[in-house]
Amino acid sequence: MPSRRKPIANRLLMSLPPADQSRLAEHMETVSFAFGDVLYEVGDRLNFVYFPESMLVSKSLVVDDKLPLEIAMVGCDGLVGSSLAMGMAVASVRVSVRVAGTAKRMTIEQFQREFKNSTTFRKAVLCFINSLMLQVSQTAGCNRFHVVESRLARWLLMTRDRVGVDEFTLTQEYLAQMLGVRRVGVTHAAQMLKLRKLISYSRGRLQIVNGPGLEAAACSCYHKMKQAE
Amino acid sequence: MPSRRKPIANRLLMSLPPADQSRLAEHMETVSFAFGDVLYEVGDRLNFVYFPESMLVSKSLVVDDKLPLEIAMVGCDGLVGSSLAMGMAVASVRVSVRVAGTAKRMTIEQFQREFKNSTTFRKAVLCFINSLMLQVSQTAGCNRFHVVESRLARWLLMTRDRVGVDEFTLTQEYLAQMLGVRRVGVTHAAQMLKLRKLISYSRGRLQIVNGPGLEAAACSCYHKMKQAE
DNA sequence: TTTTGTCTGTGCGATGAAGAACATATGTGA
DNA sequence: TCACATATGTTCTTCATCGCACAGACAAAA
Repeated sequence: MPSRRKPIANRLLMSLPPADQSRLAEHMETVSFAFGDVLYEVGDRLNFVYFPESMLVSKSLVVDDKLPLEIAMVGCDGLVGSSLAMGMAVASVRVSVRVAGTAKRMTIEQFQREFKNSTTFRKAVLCFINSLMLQVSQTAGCNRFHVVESRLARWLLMTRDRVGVDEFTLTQEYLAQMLGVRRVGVTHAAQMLKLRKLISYSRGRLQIVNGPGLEAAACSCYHKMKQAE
Repeated sequence: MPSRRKPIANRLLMSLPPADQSRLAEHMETVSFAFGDVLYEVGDRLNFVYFPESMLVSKSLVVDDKLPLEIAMVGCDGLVGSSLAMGMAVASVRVSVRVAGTAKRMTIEQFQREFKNSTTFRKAVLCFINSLMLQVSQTAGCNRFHVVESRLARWLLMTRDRVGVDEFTLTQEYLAQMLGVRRVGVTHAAQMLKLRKLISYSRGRLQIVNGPGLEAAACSCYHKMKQAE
């Protein structure tokens, strides 16, 4: 078992005024997901909007016959299904669970009603969409310019920041998909970080040993994305 | 002089009901920009929202000390300053003019008022933000997986589709920045396309000679982005 | 304990692009 | 018409990553 963590609430929901929160609560239910679960496949019709709590999901893009490439991660700071706010009821990217946990969910009808009627809710959602846009943009630049090792460091840190623990379940195979590189590429990058005593890992469990050191090893994108939140 | 083209209106504005259009028209003025003009630098406070007509702009990201990398292009199908709709009054990417032309502009106060009060306007803006998100995402994947030659082909086609002409002013140096590669990389890719009689160019003028052929040479991203519009 | 499947590590050669320095065109203005 | 700035083309070395094949290492199941 990983180190215990305190219950995590969805920060977007928590930022709303009490009136909104209680009204929304009536229409939401808590669901939990396991690692690897797919919330939406490309082309799926959206039926729920999810507000991750302890769960962390990955939005990824399928290009040609290649394995998917992560373009954004969404945790307790956001929501899944924001394209509904923009009038798009079909998923255009793949959304899969990266760290098991819970989320609150709401039907799309309720979401659209709230988005239309509640100014505060609308603002919160739009604000999230903005930060999502920044994350996707920055990831695009990062994938273009930075080497695997720095990107791996960034990715681990971003994950840590969202789930609040230093240790997670993930294989190099999986990491390779996230970063859009070969597994061997991850092996090398991870070895370097391990040599520098920044992380440790074995058989599907990875731990951040030296957070500040890892931050130094990460590319500038990590800091940019952090302050953009 | 490039081949004449018919006057282009902003499609986002044109899609609005007449009532909206005439009300908005009162508060807008036409401005024109030259190639290379910068509408917004990163960190600039937004003061106007622009609706490109014949103008085409490029949104680009500055990573580290590298030259900027284009993450999206916006022409008569969209607007510049959409982050205002999401409560963000500061530019987070660079917006520069890629093809000279005209645009309509509106003050941010007016934009916010309209966005708040007009459902149709709001929907149109949100719909554009959604397609912008898709464009940025797809560009991210494209930059990761595809070779320079295909990306160059895609880029030329996307430009053509937005400005409605087959010939534009641009140097290889400039193209290199857009694609985030060296100028020499563009030289090679362009030579290949020229050899295949798909394009022709000399000293800052480039022409698409064989559109369908170029479409075949472009990566799948071109088609994906086209249908996502 | 043995087997099996999964995860991680190693060693090639090939390749696309980076980085840098230099060479050749071509249009513009003096 | 000549000089200069700008645009394009060439060449060479270095490097990160790819693609592929295979080897070791460990955990859980048989």
